[in-house]
Amino acid sequence: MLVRRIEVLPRIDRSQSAPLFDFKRKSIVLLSGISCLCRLLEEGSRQITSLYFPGDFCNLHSLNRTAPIVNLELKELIDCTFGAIDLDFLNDQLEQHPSLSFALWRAVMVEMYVSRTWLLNAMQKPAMERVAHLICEILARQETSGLSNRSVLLTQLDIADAAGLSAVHVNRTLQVLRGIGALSGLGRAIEVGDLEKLQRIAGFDDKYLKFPGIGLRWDVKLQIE
Amino acid sequence: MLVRRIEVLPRIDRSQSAPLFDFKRKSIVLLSGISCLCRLLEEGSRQITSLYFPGDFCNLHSLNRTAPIVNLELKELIDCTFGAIDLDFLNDQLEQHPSLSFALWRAVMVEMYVSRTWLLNAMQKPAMERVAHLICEILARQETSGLSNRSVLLTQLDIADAAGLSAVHVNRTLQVLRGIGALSGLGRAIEVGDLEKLQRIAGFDDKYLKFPGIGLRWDVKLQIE
DNA sequence: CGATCTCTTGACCCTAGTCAAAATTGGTGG
DNA sequence: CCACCAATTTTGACTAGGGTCAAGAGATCG
Repeated sequence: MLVRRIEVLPRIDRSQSAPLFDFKRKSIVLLSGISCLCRLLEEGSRQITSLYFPGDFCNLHSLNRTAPIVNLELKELIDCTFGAIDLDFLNDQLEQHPSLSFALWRAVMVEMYVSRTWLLNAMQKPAMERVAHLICEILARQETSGLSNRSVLLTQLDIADAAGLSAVHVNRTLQVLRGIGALSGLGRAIEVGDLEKLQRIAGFDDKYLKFPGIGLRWDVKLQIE
Repeated sequence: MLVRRIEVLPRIDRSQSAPLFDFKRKSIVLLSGISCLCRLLEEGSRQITSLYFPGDFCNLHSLNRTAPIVNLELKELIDCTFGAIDLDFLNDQLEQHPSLSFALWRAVMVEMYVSRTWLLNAMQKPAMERVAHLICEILARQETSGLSNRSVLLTQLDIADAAGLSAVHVNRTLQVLRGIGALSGLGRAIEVGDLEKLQRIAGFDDKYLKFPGIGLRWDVKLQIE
């Protein structure tokens, strides 16, 4: 599926903390970089609720007027370029191309699925498994987006905010994972040591994010011409 | 919106722990009772990821073949009657009635929204707020479904499984909430003492689950003729 | 070559889990 | 109406995972 008529949005000044976009009339697609949806908490801390990699829709939660008003902000984690698709145009395309509608539904289902997995991990899994699982997910999604599949590009603080843990505890957890060889790399480099071991610790389902369907790759991605 | 052609499913034997339904060809609607989507964990414990009240769709996460395969089970919490809508019929209706499609999208958006709220609560809020918030949500949803808006119909164990807490800790938390008057009732009765106080403790947004839209009531509900 | 992020370490505390036992409640059948 | 059984709720004692605070050590960049 090819989507034309993407208007590339100008680079945003990262320093300003204002919401990046008004979602009402545009569907936002991440073209490069890594972004997230997060809630800002008191004292400058934040909770990340979704991660977005190149090709992902960033505002599926507010794609039409049926959506509840969500108090979340789209933020950049590493330098992003966004594209905007006019909603009227998108609706036209959806009517003309059933496969696009199919893909959009699938994207929504995948986002629900990932969100539910995070919920289960948050409620039931100890920090070690949670961090390992999140790293497995990040690596898998980086790979399907054409980014590194060996090295996590986010900081420990980003991981902490996404996993709902303190940065200090994520750090200690990473040290253990490095100690047993599941991860390698020193300092800010978070690299895979032994992927199978990491996945085993995480209870990471190989099929997680690899759904049967149109193809082997993650079909919810937009293929941008 | 009225939906006809609902096939009421026979009562299921609660004792058997097998999955209630095969979702492939039917959309399942809860007609009466309270059900949930949960993952069964080792040793018979479970984590509830969604609650369903009369009028709710119970398998939005697997409504079409675009959906990933989810390892979750639909369970009864209090005696349920389910209705099944044939998917082919539903698709027909969706094409003929745009407002139905609208409502279905909305239902999906609301489920995502609620799920995200649970995620935020699980990751960031202490037990007291989490329990209070869950009770507020249950009461609001019971009310829109025509059930009691003063008394929680679920057990403390159900609440624990939904909040991701141990039953013991939920019990102690409820005692505190009773002690300060936010809740009342003894033994298994969980009744509202002071709703405003409860909502304040929970950080419960009044507009949570009350979206602007077609009407004041929760529009994602099926109105069954 | 500072200034600023990010990572690392240590000490201490507190929330919530676990285990185990007892008290209540509700329902059932005789 | 009562006795019994199962499911729920309640209590107490103990434990541990993970948070917080604060200081120091590396990185990175202009």
